[in-house]
Amino acid sequence: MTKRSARPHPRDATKPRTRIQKRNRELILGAALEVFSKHGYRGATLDQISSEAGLSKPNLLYYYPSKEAIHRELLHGLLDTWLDPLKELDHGGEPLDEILEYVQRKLQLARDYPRESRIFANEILQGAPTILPDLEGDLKALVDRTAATIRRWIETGKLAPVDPVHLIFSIWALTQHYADFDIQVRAVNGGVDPFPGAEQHLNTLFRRMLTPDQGAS
Amino acid sequence: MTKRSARPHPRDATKPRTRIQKRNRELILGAALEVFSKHGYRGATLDQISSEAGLSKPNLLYYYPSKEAIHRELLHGLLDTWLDPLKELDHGGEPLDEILEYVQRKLQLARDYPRESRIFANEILQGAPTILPDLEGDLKALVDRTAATIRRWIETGKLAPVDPVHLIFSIWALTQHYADFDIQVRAVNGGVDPFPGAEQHLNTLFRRMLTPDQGAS
DNA sequence: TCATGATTTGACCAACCGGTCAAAGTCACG
DNA sequence: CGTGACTTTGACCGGTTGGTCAAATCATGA
Repeated sequence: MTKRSARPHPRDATKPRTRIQKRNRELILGAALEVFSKHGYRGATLDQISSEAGLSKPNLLYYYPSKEAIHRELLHGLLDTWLDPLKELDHGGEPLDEILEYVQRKLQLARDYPRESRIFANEILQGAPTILPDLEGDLKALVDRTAATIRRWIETGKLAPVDPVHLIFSIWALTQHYADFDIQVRAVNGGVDPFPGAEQHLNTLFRRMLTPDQGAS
Repeated sequence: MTKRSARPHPRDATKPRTRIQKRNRELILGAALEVFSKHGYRGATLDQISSEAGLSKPNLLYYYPSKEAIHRELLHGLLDTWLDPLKELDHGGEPLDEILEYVQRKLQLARDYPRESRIFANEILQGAPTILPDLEGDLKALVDRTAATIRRWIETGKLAPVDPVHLIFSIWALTQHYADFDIQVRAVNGGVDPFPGAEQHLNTLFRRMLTPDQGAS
């Protein structure tokens, strides 16, 4: 009848209690970001992550119950960061400017956080085994909301008619391409940093696509 | 001094000698395509591939010396298929039509061969460990050639001015997105097949982007 | 039919990998 | 300074995986 007591992991999987827990969890997630982004989920090993974090392997498993748990928490944190630029879109702003600014925000995210982008890409490529529910839930809701706004913008004639959902896909595809396929892009680009060119290219691309015809009544 | 003889693999890694070799190599590559595309290189196992191919594991390794060798040969075969649409571009044709047709060919490839696309995406994501030389060689050469033609088209005023290389990146990004991120696309799209919409969307997108201004002198 | 090379496989192995455990060390606070 | 909870780790384990090997089977043509 003594307490089953002292499960190997800190009291709860939820919020960190002590200073040490906070520090080490951050250390682990940082290391996991590096290793998962470089080798993918399957290619990454707990030894690599623990070594990168400066902790022992059993110590990792003291803070997280399994490799999968680390991956899951990392991914959920990422999703928020990744959706932020779309949430910041001002539904009452000037249509063309709002979209062009969104494109630039997303491109900067791809440039500044390529590891996050690659982990996300890897997850989707594998069929989104851990975040499919979030895609079908939060993400779809956010896209539906944004699409409705874009549709309204088109109706008022401030934007050329395009399929709003495919427009959003296009923005994602074009911006993430520079992060996820970085090696290919640089190989073809002769090793030159593609981002300055991309910034200007995407700006003119979307401006031409979305500027309504002048001749309309 | 007897011959070192009877290395476990068929005479050469080059061309198949017998009917059986041809059949089994194709069987293996087909199975590898299925398994690698579903689980990635690291996540795929020889057992899965051999089972999918209907052969025993040692039999696999009779035809290919290692897992990596299978992957390498598969990847090289894919690259050709993948570059074909760009090679078919008629440098003497009508600029806008040629590019729009190229977009459609690439999109159909993404729809009809998503497994090939995903294997390719996975390879690039991991830093192109096996085909980087091909990217820097054949692919870059092909892109440079195409970019030169596009530049000429722009100079003759048949195409709006855009950066040719980034234009090619855009085509790749937009078309492959529908294959590689299929799950995400469908999740957001409410499970609806996105390809019909994509076909029309990309057509209007590139037409608007590339049609030269009418008012030009 | 028989010999020879091509093909196939069951048994096996060493390395790796995710995860466990008991014991030892450390921290904070009364 | 003691004590109970928190943290850390060396040693270990069972399952998986890429790959090997010797022996068996098959195909072919002289």
